[in-house]
Amino acid sequence: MATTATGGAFVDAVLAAVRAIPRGEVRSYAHIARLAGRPRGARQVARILAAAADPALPWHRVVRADGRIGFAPGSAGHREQARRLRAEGVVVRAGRVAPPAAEAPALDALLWAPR
DNA sequence: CTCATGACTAGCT
DNA sequence: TAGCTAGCCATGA
Repeated sequence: MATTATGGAFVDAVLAAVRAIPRGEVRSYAHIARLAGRPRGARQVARILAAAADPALPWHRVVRADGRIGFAPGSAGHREQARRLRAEGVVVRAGRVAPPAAEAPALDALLWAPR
């Protein structure tokens, strides 16, 4: 137990946060890390998912901050994750999930009018 | 203890 | 828009 002392709770929080991701949605490693109480622990989140032995864990719903899949393109993990996401209705193209309203109608642009 | 690696991110060119 | 660099954090040699 004391191998990671301060990290035990973190691991538990990460797993809980990942399980809390709704089906058909995705979250970034940094986002999960923040929910777990470690804004700079994105890489540790990835490590935890890799070590997680829970088959029911929706690890495939965790992607990088820019929407791309963490696994290297062409690798088994990459294809597996893309396959699972598509099975949930998530649009995956060129190894990345559909961006949140990348192309919005002029109406939305007028309503938002940021910058 | 120091060095290298990685399912990461944000910033700069 | 795309590519590179530096920073961050835990694990293993």
